[in-house]
Amino acid sequence: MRASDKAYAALREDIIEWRLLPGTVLAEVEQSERLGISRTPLREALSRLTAEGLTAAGGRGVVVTDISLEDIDELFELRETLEGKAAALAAERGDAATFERLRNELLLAPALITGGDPARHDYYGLVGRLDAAIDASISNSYLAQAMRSLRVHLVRVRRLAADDATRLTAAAAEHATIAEAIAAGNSRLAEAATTVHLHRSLSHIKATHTPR
Amino acid sequence: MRASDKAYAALREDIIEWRLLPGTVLAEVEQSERLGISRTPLREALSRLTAEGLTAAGGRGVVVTDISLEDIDELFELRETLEGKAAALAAERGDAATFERLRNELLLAPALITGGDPARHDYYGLVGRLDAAIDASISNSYLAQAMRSLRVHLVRVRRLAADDATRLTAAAAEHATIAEAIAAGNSRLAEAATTVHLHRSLSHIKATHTPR
DNA sequence: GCTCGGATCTATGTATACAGAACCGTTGTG
DNA sequence: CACAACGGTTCTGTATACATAGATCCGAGC
Repeated sequence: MRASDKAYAALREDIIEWRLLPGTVLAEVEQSERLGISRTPLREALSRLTAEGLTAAGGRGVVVTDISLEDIDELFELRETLEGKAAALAAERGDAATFERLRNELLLAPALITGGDPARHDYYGLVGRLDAAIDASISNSYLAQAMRSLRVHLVRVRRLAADDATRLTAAAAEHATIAEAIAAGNSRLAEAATTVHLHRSLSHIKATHTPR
Repeated sequence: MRASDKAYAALREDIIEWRLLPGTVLAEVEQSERLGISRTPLREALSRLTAEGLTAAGGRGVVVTDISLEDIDELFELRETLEGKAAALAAERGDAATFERLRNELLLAPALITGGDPARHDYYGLVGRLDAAIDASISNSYLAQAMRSLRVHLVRVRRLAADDATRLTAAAAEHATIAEAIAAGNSRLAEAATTVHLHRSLSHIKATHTPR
């Protein structure tokens, strides 16, 4: 693996996990020494992070960007637009059998959620597979790219909220509804189910949001 | 201006204007000598271009990405989603007087379009101001960012089509309709007018598309 | 004549040195 | 006592040298 990739992955992880808090100045020499590489690959990593919006180039050095409550609203507004469209397209173009299978798995998900941490990891993987199946079905690389760049920020937001078993169980049911609508080829229902799911997620995040 | 900014602007311009054709390999030493800078700032410029999707990092060096007919369809699919939402939000949140003024200017636009090249430049500026007014009204930086990254590719596509006076006159009327709907605060109409406009644009581009 | 292997060469990835600019602390003056 | 200007320090921006990996080409062997 290239040193710049390593630095990018490490910094991105640190930012997403809130180990590097917003406002932190990422000085080049300091970070390059911390990561054990030279400044050149580090600069490339910082460029990529800045392009993604995780950092911003201020006058002196790059700083970790903040996510305010208004940002979360904006983020979900865009997310609703993109994922709603994606779900509708998946309903039109996706493979029904694939989503039918995902739906059946999602209906069994509550067992995973209450089953402790390793099983819960399986649940996150299952949701990820639903996302991936939608991505693959839409066959629109630009839309897929836009959603990818959104998800980076969403992971960051998610870490602010508590994902308790109650909410996860409800979310699994919502996901199952989305999968069912896609499998049935009902694009309007798929979009509506996505809208509902995202509103519930947003409400939950705002309710359990822990100010830093 | 920094050397990397200069290189970025120059390469971006070359790609958008189709002076650097898809598939062209941008070798680092070659381009750095052509632009009169060293490899370090050039690499940063190439990173930015790759992040935007104008170039792609292949096994050896970065290559200028292609835009196929399918890409144009995908591009407009996403564009319809984003700009439709943006127009709707602008109708809800925008300042009516601003869009009323833009509408009145757009109604006078046919005179600019038939008035030769310098006047036509004014027309493009007017459309740009409508875009900027919508961007400012939505007050959603993530959505605005997504639209910005889309516009880069759209400029590239637009150069493939012939923008004759007939089409531009029709487009001006469509833009005026959008501005009117936003000024009236009618979000559904604004979204519908945007959808119509984009479909017309896409049809025109595909009809007059000149295969390279 | 074709294929496989090695050597060479070229382009990218990384490190480092140097220059220029910005920021902070200090000092001098109003 | 406050504010501004100046100098030092530190950081970024750029250039260049070096290492490394991949590709290409030539030659030998089958």
